[in-house]
Amino acid sequence: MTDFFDLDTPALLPLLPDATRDALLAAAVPVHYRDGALVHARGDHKPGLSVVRSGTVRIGNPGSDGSYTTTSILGPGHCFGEFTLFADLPRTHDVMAIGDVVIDQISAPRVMALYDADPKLGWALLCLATRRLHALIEFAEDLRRLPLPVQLAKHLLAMTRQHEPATAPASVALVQDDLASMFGVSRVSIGKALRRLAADGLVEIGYGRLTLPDRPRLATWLAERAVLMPVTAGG
Amino acid sequence: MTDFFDLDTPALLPLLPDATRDALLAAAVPVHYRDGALVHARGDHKPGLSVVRSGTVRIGNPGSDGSYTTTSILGPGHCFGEFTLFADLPRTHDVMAIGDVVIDQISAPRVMALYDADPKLGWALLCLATRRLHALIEFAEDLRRLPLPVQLAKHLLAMTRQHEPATAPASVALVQDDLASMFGVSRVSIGKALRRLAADGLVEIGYGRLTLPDRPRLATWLAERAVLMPVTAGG
DNA sequence: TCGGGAATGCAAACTTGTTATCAATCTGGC
DNA sequence: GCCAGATTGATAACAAGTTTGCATTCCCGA
Repeated sequence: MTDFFDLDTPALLPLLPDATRDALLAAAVPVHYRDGALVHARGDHKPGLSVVRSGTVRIGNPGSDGSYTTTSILGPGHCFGEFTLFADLPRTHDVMAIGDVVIDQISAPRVMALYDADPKLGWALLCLATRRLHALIEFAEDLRRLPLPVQLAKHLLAMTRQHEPATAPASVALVQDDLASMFGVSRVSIGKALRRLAADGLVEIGYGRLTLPDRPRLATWLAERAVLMPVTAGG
Repeated sequence: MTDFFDLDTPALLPLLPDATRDALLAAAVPVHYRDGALVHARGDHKPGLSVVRSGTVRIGNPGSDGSYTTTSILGPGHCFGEFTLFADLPRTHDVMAIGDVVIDQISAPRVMALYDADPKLGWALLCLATRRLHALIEFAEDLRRLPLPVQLAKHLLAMTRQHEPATAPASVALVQDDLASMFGVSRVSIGKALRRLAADGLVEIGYGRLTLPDRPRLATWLAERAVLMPVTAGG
């Protein structure tokens, strides 16, 4: 599993032409981190772009009340750190290694030089930021409008979108606690929501694993419950 | 009042050097819209960038259940339409004129030409998208973690940030129904939250108007209730 | 100045999610 | 095979928000 909560957003590297990607990686310093190591901490001031070379990282923040909110989980090819470059902000989130990971670290001056030299980099970053923004707006709207089981179903479906063939059952390795921290709700609620979906045969609950036995049916079920008016083609 | 729910995000025009801004506006076609007119509709396919010249627009979406969610309200200098340019998406939101407005419409090919000709445009758009992304992430986290009165207080404070002097009372023309649609809650809840804040003397509830009599005190009150660990300087 | 529409206040019954605690079940390693 | 720890299920008391319906208050224009 590469990443399961990236809101279906594309990675940076595939968006880059070969030459641009090579230049970017040539400017990078690969750094190893062990499981649980902190790649960046909220509040850090060192700006730069980071690209996941191998492994997975968790982006999130602990609350002062002991809770923890996972914002995103990123796999190979995904990048983070744009805020420190373009929004002139300190690190806004903790970034923690899940298992052993290698991160390509590119310092701010080097990113700037590449940006000036090759407009394709800026273009890709713009595409990425825009798609993330869009995904996040949708997520925020879902958060406000959809009941938990529907949100949950939507994301489970998104997580398995790349599983082929699309009509085959798909399963993800996921612990209910993790789901809870992603949605910012308690495990109890996640459990209830899952059991409601399971009662309709839409998911099968395993031990540390969820299975979607019939994704087309789940998609139909979801479409019936979407709150947004369907987008009418035309223009 | 220019805009009151832009999540404290800067406008596009002030981010541009004079030359870039002039080139952008030279490529634009100004279009008038009357109060309530639809500037874009969700699902429209015509790509392009729009810049508010005068007046205010509401970005949002109606739900199939009759509800309406306001995503943002933008004033002069702010832009929208990046999704159609960089994420290759149809319009994701309705854009409606609040009062009479003038919008500078710039077609996709013209934006592309400007992007290639002047890296400053891409830079500004990247800054903008990044800041919006950051603001939205924070908003989404608040949505999940903060009780409604705290969220409300935070946004009222943000809405009045540009009112000078910062220690003076500030008031915004706002109807509770609008607040409800912004936060995706019912008017009843907004009313309750407001009355709770009013009980502490943090806001004064008027008819179609809210007043913050002591913003420094409100800021202190908020800081005590922030969930995120304070950002520790350093790095 | 007074009437009507807009905006706000209030109450009751309901739904959903929370915390806390404990029981049941699964899995991997010895 | 079996046990310890991890994971899930279940329950109860509680908190927050929703919907519905109606009362009240405020402003503005005739």
